[in-house]
Amino acid sequence: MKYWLIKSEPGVYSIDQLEKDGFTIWDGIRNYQARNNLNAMKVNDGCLFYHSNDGKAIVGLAKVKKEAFPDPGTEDPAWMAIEVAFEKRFSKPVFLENIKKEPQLQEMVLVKNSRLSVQPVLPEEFELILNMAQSNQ
DNA sequence: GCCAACGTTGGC
DNA sequence: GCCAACGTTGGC
Repeated sequence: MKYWLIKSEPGVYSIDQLEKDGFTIWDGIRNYQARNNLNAMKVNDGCLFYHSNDGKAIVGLAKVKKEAFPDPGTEDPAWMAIEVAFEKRFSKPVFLENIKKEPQLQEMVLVKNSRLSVQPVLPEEFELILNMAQSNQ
């Protein structure tokens, strides 16, 4: 079981929308590093759901529902998509600002390479984020 | 709205 | 194969 972080601009697709939909296709990825991460995802892997630009916080959890398949949005076989299912929404988001203040999270890809839209997360990072979401009240 | 960081493209 | 130019992302 691996852990990931997936990014979305809330104006494009938010955690609220995912909660309503139950699950969604995660497509439109046009970056090889992100694509490679999509390919490595397995059913039931945990995904932190991050709101970029507007929000700048991890707002909830999703899990991988369907493993990589060709992105239906393009003819180019290089690009893949997955499906993710809604898991939970944090009552209080874990803000990027606070992640940057946490010494144990300095190595997160989110901190080091903010542009990568699908990124791996270490189990201990994942746990710590969950703890922060709970103690954040 | 600006700009730094990163990725991609294309001329040589 | 190098690198300048350009486009995009996303934090600030």
